[in-house]
Formats: sequence, structure tokens, C-alpha cells
Amino acid sequence: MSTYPPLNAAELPAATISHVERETGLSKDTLRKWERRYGFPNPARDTNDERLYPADQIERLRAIRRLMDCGERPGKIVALALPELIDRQRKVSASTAGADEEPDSSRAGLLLLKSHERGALRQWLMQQLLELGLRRFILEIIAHFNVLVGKAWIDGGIEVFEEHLYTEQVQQLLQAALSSMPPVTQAPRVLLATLPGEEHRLGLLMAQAFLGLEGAECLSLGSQTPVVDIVKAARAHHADIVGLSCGSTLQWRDAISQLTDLRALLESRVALWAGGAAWAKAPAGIEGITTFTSLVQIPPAIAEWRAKRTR
Amino acid sequence: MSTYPPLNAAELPAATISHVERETGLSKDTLRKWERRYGFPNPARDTNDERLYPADQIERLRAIRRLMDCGERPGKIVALALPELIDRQRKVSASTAGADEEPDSSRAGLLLLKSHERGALRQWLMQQLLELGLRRFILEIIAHFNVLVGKAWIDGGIEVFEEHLYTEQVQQLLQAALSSMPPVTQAPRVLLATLPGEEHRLGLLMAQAFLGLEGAECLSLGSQTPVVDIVKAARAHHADIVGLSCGSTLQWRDAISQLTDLRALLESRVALWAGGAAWAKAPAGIEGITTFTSLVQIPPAIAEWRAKRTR
DNA sequence: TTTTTAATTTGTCCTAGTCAAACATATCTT
DNA sequence: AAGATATGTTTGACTAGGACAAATTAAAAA
Repeated sequence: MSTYPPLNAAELPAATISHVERETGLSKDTLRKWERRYGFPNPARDTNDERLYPADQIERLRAIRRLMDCGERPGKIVALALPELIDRQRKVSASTAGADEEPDSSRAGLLLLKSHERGALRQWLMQQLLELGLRRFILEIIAHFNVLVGKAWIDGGIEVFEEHLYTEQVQQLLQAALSSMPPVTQAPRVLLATLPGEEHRLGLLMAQAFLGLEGAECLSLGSQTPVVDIVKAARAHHADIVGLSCGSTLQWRDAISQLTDLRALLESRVALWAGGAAWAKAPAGIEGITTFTSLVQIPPAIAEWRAKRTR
Repeated sequence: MSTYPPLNAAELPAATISHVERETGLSKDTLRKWERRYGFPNPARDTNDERLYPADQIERLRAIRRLMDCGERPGKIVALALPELIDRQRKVSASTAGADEEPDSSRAGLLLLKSHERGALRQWLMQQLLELGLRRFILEIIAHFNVLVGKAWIDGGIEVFEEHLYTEQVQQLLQAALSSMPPVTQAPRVLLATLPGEEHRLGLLMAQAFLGLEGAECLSLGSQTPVVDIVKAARAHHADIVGLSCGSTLQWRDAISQLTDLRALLESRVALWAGGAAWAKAPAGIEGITTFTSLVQIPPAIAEWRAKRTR
């Protein structure tokens, strides 16, 4: 499949600390602390005593980052070498899946994605969409696909660019489907957004599709909207519900603090809904905020909202 | 128009330094340095001696940031009070426009956007698209609209959420238009992406549309793809051209360093094209990189590429 | 006027240390 | 044994103050 030579670590230029911050998502402070505490990373220095990270260390840092996103703690893994890290990644992704079924259809899609054949994946997705309809397509294909891709992402079974390509395809498809939906002007009016720090739009789009199917009026601010501006938008457009999509990138710790601020600023008649993977393992509910761990919870929630409203 | 009460600065919670970093885009280091050098910002401290920024200072920082994006230097403006800042914003946005014509059509769109009437803007955009066709729509409506919105954004004449809403609408429209274009498999094969730090997808979409109109095969990685992964994708998909969209968020200083790395890693047969507002004021061209300041440069560039190829 | 040189501005990086909150473990109670 | 509570450890964000290169402006020379 891959006839092209793999990217050799040695030929890559060494990177500065801000470079590494960008590529790994680990803050400069964290990188320096780890160096001191665990002896890794162990960057060279340039003439000006500034850190220069060799490419293989960045690779290792990326692997560490992935494991941490799965709940591993730095102290246990930062000092590990790459092979051991990969080993552990395997274990984690296996245990995460559990005895979970593997829908053949999604698996087929993954193969298409990895085949690097332009058009193949897109065509397959379109076909599935036509065959199943929007609701089932999202629930049965995209949702499953997302966990598959996520799992592969953890154990390094998928390249970053493959994940980007996939996301881009699906977004295009969903957005096309959305814009072909008849514009509704029915209550409730939902304002959708993502908080600063969370860049993934896919969850937002899926939610928008689901809300649209329920006949709710959607207004999307896109990703990374500051809290203050969400509030202003909600006022200007008289939103009934503000919906946030919180991926796992954003730690729910961070999310909660922002959500609390938001709740305080929002008029009390406006409901605050927060969905996404971040809430699967979040501890308790917060006063005045409804959390969603799955898209299927949306339709009943809408129904309930309407029931309350008519009373 | 705005019957809702304005957001009072006093009722907003004070923010931590990372909060401010997120909301203003100014790094923590910069915020601390300014405090020391210019006496502003001047945050309170909590029990643990950590900075707490009141909301009005954040507002001021945002204004400063906007001015700096227009080329003003910190030393001249950081110490200024909000009214003086706004004054200067007016001047700058006026001089930027110069004797530029103001196309009535785009101006009408701006009014629709600010009217907060859901559907109005969308409908107007769709109508324009149908009437003008994709190419003229992008060139005459979207491009003009972008500078209008950009200008309003500078002098605070537009809210952040309004800008988000606008961007979201246009993206939806463009993406729908793209997915209804017949899939081409004609040379050159272009890989599109945005570097880490640049989150704006709109420029990317416009480029994709233009390339598609020229019959080139496009493959988009979306925004914020690390350099290494762009290289891997180019290899895997045998791209002929790698196209990057560099907005003004990303300083061209930063962009150039990343582009140089990218150029070094890419096979020499692969062309590297970089477009966007960032290059309008960039000094010199870089070896092996073609820069674009306008979309209209794309078609001739494609023609030239093909001419070279057939030889 | 243009070019070269010196001064200033500015943001990023450095060290080294403090501390609250999150997590893990052991101890006590019912 | 399960549940609550206290104690200990881990961790990342934050602080201060300084060094320095790159970018910009101002001054001097051609």
C-alpha cells in the first residue's frame, strides 16, 4: 500500500519549544517541568541555550499525549520508551473497545480511508447517506466511524492526515445535507457553538442535523466562540437554548469553569445544553446545565422542552 | 434595533491570565511584560497572588489587539484609554479603506447581518449565488464582504458573534456548492490545508472552489494540520501542489518559518503555493514558494503549471 | 535621495520556585 | 464489606525577573 518511503526522523529539523507546543498540545510550562521531573524530554540546546527538540522525541511526546487523553497519568508513562508506549497504547485501545461489536460497514469505510483512494470514501459515504437517510446515517455510520477512528488514533493505527481527511469529507457531506433541509422557524430556537479551546466542528454539525430533524431552528456560531460573545448572540437572536459541543480535547475541568460562567451570564429562561464525549466520564451534573452523552438524547429533550413550554 | 440591555462590564466575573490569553490572543508572557513595561494591564490579585483581570481591561486589550493587527505598535497604544483607542480605530479603518468603492450589494448584506434576522442573510446569499454563478459570487460578493466585515471588525462596528455567524453561513453555502460540483480527477492534484495557528477555513474553501472551477482535483485537510502531516499526506496522495491558506491571524513571520520547513521536507517536484491576506504586506518571496494575494491569480497559475507539465 | 549604521522596541525564552486542585491510598466508621 | 474521611503524592498553571535576537525606527553617511 505504502510505496513511498517513510518519513525518517533524522532528516527532520529540530524544533523549538513553541513548535513542540503546537504539535503536541503540551504547554511550554509542562514541557519544561517534565524535563526537570522525569528527565524527558531531553532536548539539545542551540547557541543561545534554547531548547531544540529532535524529531523522535516529538514522536514520543505525541504518543504520551494520546495515552494521557485516555486517562493515563504522566508520572507512569513519560519516562517510557517508544516501544513500551506503543505497547500500552495497544492495551488501552483494546480495553476501551471491550467486547464491543465491530460493525462491518464502518470497518469497510476505514479501509477505504486508509487506501488513500480519493473519491472512494466520499462515494461510499454518499451512498450510505442515501440508503439510510440522515438520521440513521449519523447514528449508525458516523457515530461508529468516529469511535473507530478515535480508537485507531489512540494506538497510532491512523495518521493525523487521514483523520483530517476523514473529518473534512464528513463535514462536507453533512453540511450539504443540512443546507438542503427546508429552513424551519419553529420553536425552540437553538444557538450552537463550541467554546474556545475546542476546535472540532463535527459534533456541532451532527447536533445541528439532529435538531433540524426535530424541526428546531438552529443557528450555529461555529467553533471557538468566547463566552461573552455567546451571551451576546443569545440575546440578540432570542435563543431558547444554547447548545455547546465539548469534545475530549477540552478537559471537562476547563469546560465546566467556562460553562458555569456562561450559565451565570445567560438569562435564566434560556436553557443550557452541553453535549459530547467530554461528559461520558464527567462526575456530577451542574446546576442549570443539561449534559448529553449521546445524540439520541436530543429528540426526547426537545419533546420535553416543548411540553414544558405549552403548559 | 438592540432592545436588549448591553452587557455590563461590572457584572462579568474577573478572569485569570489564561482566560485572557484565550480571549485576546495575547500570550501570557506578553501580558506580564506589558504590565511591567507600560503599566497596563493592571490586574487585581487573588489570595494566591495570581492575576485577576477585570472585564473592562479585557475589553481594552481586545481593542489594542485589533489595532496591532493593523500594524500599530504596542508602545504607542497600550497605555491609551478606551476612548482614545476607539478614536484611533476609526482613523485606521477609514484610511485602510481609502477611496475604495463600496459596492452597494455587499453593504446591503452587512445590514442584513446586523439586523439579526435569521434566514434573511442566508436567503440573500443564496440568491446572489444563483444569479452570479460561483466564480462571480466569490469574487464580487464574498471577497468584498470579507473586507467589509474585516473593516467593521477593526473599528468594533461588528460583534464577534456576528462575524462568526456570517462566516458560518458562507461556509455552509460554499461547501454545499462544492459538493454539488462534479468530482474531477484531472491534473494537477492539489492538497489544501491550513497551518497550525490558523483556524480560518473560509479562505481554504474559496480556494477550493476556484481550483475546482479550473478542473483541478482538490483534497482538503482542513485547518490546523501540522507540517509533518501535510508532508505525509502529500506523499500518500501523490499531490502535485500543496496549497496553504494563511490568514492574518498567523503573523507571516511565523508562517514563513513553517513554510520553509515544509518546503525542505516536500519532494522538489511538488509545488508549494501559499495564499491569503498574510502576503499582502509580506516583504520578499521565498525560494520555491509561490505566494498569492488574490484568488484571481489562481487560474493563470494553474494554466502555467499545465503548460509546464506538457512540455 | 538612498544606503548604512546605531539605537530602540518587543516578544519569546530562560531559571527556579510556590501552590491549589486532582488523584491515590490508607484509616476509621457503620 | 461498603462508605466516608483523612493523609499523602502528583501535577500543571502561575509567579518573578532577567537575557537576547529579531524587527523596527531613527540617525548618520554616502
